Amino acid sequence: MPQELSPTRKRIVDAATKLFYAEGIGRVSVDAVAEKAGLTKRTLYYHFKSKDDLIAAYLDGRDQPNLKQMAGWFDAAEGGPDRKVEAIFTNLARVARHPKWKGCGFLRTAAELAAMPGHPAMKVGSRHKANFEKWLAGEMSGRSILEPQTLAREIVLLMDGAFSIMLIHRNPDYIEAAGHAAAMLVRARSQDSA
Amino acid sequence: MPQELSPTRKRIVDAATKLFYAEGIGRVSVDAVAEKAGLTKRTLYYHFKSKDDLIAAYLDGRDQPNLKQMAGWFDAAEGGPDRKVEAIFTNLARVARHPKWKGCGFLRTAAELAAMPGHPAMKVGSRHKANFEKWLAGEMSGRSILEPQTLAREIVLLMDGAFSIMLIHRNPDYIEAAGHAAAMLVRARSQDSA
DNA sequence: GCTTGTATATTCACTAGTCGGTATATATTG
DNA sequence: CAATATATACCGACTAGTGAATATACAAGC
Repeated sequence: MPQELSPTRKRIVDAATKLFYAEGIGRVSVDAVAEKAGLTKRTLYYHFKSKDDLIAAYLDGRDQPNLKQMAGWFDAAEGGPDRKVEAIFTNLARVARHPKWKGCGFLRTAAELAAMPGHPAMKVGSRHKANFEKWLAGEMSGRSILEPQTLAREIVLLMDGAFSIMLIHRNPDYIEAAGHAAAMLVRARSQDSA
Repeated sequence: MPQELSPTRKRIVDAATKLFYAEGIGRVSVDAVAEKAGLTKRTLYYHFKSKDDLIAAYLDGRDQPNLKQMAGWFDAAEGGPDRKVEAIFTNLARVARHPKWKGCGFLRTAAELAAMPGHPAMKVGSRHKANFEKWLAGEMSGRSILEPQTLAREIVLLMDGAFSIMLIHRNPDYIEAAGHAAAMLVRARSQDSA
């Protein structure tokens, strides 16, 4: 599904990514994206048939890097699966302290497009979140954990809750609290603990 | 903090509430709110000094009704605190099935205003979420539960995660899953269960 | 090695409409 | 008269998207 990226197309998506994430898709004009990419709006419309398509391309471009980031934190952490899961949250809390952090681009886009459930970007976002949940369930099921799918879904709920609440309170403690709760749920389903 | 509501002011806020929740604050023009309220834009600007203020008034008007809704579901449920907490989620899953349901207005507004942390509506939203967490902690601490504040925060995380994920997948199962996880966390901290 | 043809890629200038906000005038009411 | 509340009409800036011309690259024909 990820389109082939001509150099120009990549420049446009890169510019859109910076602006859409920083300001929100609704507050960024196509003109602004074109200017940031260093080309005219007409050229942008040669490569994308509409702003909606550009939004979808923006999210599509974040799918794999995002998953790799999470998997990297998970893999790098020492200890059992509870510690590895908690490490994801700890790292999220760290990056969330940066002033440029503005939450999860997928969730914020979904919030802006809530009235348009069939929007192409919504499908991309839904697939991304499903991919993450699936990856997490796979990691859990490889580590002697009961009900790995249920657990993965609960961890996803805590993580997306942390993203959302952090946006409203701007307090990383919520991400840490989510991490502790997630680790607790992992331990509750670890067969070794019985 | 809730402003006195003249009849005209109330009509404006009612119209804004319907439109902002249905479409998102960024996609609704002040003209549209005025038309829905049955008056001119100039009159609207007589009662509100800016659109930003109107957005804040919209959220402020949802604070108490929202809390009462949650408390009503909690109080009406039979059984222990785990069942009462889970009842909130069950009721949320029910209303979320309605096609007009578009998630949590506070979270969606926060997502749209992520680049403006000092926006007046952000403060209203933050206070609302804090009120809910505080109420929940109070209910928990009155029922022989360990670490009621921590538990309340975890439940809030699961609930806001459910709101967000539901918007992206449009699948109420996530809300039910969050409810089960919340009930499990309540039981894990119930002193009676020891 | 030229020239011509063709597809790709880009630009300028523009449309028709919307945005938040306001200047000014006028009712209504005590 | 004075305060409150409403309406008409408008502003400059910005919006997504497009028409028409043009530049660039590269291949085929001679």
